[in-house]
Amino acid sequence: MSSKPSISERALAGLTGPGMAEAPARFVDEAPAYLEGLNAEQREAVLTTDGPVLMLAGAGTGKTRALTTRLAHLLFTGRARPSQILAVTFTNKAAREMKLRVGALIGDSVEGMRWLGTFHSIGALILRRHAELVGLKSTFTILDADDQARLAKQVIEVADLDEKRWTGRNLAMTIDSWKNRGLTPDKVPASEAWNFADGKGIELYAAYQQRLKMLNAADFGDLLVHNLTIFQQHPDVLADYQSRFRYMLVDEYQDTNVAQYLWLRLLAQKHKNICCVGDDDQSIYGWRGAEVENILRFEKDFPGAKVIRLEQNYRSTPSILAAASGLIHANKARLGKTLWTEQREGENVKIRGVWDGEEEARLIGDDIEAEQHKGRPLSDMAVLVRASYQMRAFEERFNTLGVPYRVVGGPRFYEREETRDALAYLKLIRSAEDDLSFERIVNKPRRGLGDKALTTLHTLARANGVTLIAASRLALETDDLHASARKSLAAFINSLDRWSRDARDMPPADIAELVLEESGYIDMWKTSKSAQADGKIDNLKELVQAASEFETLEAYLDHVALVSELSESAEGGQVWLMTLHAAKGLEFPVVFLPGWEEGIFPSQRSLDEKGAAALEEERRLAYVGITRAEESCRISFAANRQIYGRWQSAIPSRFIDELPEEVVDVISQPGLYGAAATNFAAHSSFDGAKLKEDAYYDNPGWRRARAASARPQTAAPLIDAKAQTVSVSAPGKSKFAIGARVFHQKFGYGKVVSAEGQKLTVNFDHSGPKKVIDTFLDAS
DNA sequence: GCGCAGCCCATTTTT
DNA sequence: TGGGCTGCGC
Repeated sequence: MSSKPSISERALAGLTGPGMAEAPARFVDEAPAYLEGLNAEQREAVLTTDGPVLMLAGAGTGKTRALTTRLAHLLFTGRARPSQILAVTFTNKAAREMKLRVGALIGDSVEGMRWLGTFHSIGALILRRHAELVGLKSTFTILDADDQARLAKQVIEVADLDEKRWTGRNLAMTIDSWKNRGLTPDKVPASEAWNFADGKGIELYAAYQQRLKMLNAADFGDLLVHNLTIFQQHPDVLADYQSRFRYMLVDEYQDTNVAQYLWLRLLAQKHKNICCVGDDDQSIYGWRGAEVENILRFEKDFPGAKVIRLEQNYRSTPSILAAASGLIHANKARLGKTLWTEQREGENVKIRGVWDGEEEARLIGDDIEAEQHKGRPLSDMAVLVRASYQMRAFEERFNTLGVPYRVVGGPRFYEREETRDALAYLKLIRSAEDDLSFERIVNKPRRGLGDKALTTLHTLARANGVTLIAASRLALETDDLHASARKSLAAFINSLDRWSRDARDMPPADIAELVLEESGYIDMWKTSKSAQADGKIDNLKELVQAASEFETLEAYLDHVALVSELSESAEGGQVWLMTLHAAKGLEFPVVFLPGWEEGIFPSQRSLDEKGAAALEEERRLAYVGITRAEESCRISFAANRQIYGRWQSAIPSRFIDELPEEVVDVISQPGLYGAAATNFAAHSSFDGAKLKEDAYYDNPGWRRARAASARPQTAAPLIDAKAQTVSVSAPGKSKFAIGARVFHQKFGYGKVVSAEGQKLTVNFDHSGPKKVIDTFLDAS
């Protein structure tokens, strides 16, 4: 990240100078240095500053570069001051990277970009300034998913519902989905009350919001929904922000939900300089409320919008791009892009069918070792799975091989039990209103204050309309509690008071350490026989360490509320293992994509729940997977697999069949397909059930696999055919008319019989009708 | 109030 | 198959 001094100097000069509304002349006459190395579309994306812009950035097309340069350009040319730009991302990581890279261009003045951050962090910032408008105090706490579920559970308890049938987590999810759509309880359509608890859904939602208000708390969804309420009810506040944000930039626009969309629309109304960056083909969070629709109808929402497509890919080989493009072409709901690359060489995408999941893990392990022996660093390779339960097989294999690996995702640092406990102590010290935190740690470590004592306190609190801490003080004056419990509670409350006092003039790390020691919390784990205890103690130390980077306890806790990751220790020398979702935005030279079987990927459960739309989303997920690969992409499927301890057989994923044959090598295992039926019967745990051979073979994936094993593996690489890459998508028109004679590198001469966009069916003289993509053909 | 045995269930999860 | 929760027995 080296910044070019000359540019930084210019930036600072420009930024500090008065009257910076006009662009300095030198930028008009000659292209500024920061545009160097950008391709034509990236440049356009940078220079089209005014009016709505949709930057459709395909995978690996240098999106971040275009986007950060655009920000720098706005600042350099004096179009906006750092504080007049709103730049939103979804993840803290993306925000951090953007800030870093803009900083490299413009220097220290990036610190003035106060409105660069995640939707939630900016929402929180705005909400703190106007909290009283929605009945909160500016010191409100932010609840995470776990708190949310616990609060929802309490609401269900109070409503006296069957808690087995209606869980807190379910209610929290229902409420979340309403919030994702920007709906406050009064706006939820009455018919949707039935989404939960036999018509009580909306009531419960309202009760939940009421509880939040009492706790002076907001959940993640509220950070945006409260913003919307404020904007709608207080036009003066909205107008203020509308004027302030002269330019807006939104990353990963395809992942926005309705609430975020409304928020953006409201804020963009005045200047209308909104630039949304995204890729409809990489929208994979529909199940969390993301609406691909938002990006698909951008041009309607913002009339006069300019759409700029970044299509030159700098990441992958032609075959990988062709495979990904061919696959995604099967989707209907998309804007359509044509990715291409200047790269010419590259191996085909490899597809391997194996007997079972164990073998799959073994072969991938072997491949990884082979690559390693060729000198490839382990961290250049990644195994990407659909769901985390698929990871275990690989972890086991890597462990036996002694291959170091690293799992991304999983329980996040700030969501772990011990971290949350420790934070609950700190939150309670900061704010005595935090009943959820009180409940969490009042008996951790054990203080003899269990369910019974807690119920007593709850009753007292409710009767007097006070917090649990206040109720505790009352209880100490009465004999509602057993003498032993009372004694213990008194000591606990005493400690809390003392820590609160100490907290006033101690740095956060010292308070954290003190509290963890004095409360006996650390000791609880030190004396624990649990196998995880050591890890937990380490985590607690890390937490104290993390706190030392903050000046105040408030600053630290606010940071923690919105950030789930501790800054990652970048260790090389490990294979990556993660879900496809977690891999979005990353890239690796070698990518393994196991488990491409019907039912697993696409996931049967998704399909059952949401049907065709889900299938498209699964396909986008597959697209994301393939496009992570720079040099080598290896897909595999297993005929049999143990899932939840039960053997199941599966047919290859339909996605395999959607990959263009030209760029794919199928590595079949001798005997697997030919003898499949008999083998299957012999090994099957199905009690001798005879397989219907026809049904077994009659699916495209197996047909292809079998065809491939029959065909000699000459593997004549189709470098010329795929050289200029590649595929094609949505309603484009083919350059070949129906009936035209064409030539294909692999299949020879033929005649076009039908066309669907750029996907043609060609009747080849020698091999009969096949579906091929326009770009693989030459006129004959 | 605590601990353990048996039971149930099982995606993806930016904040 | 294994992790998390509940309910029972102490």
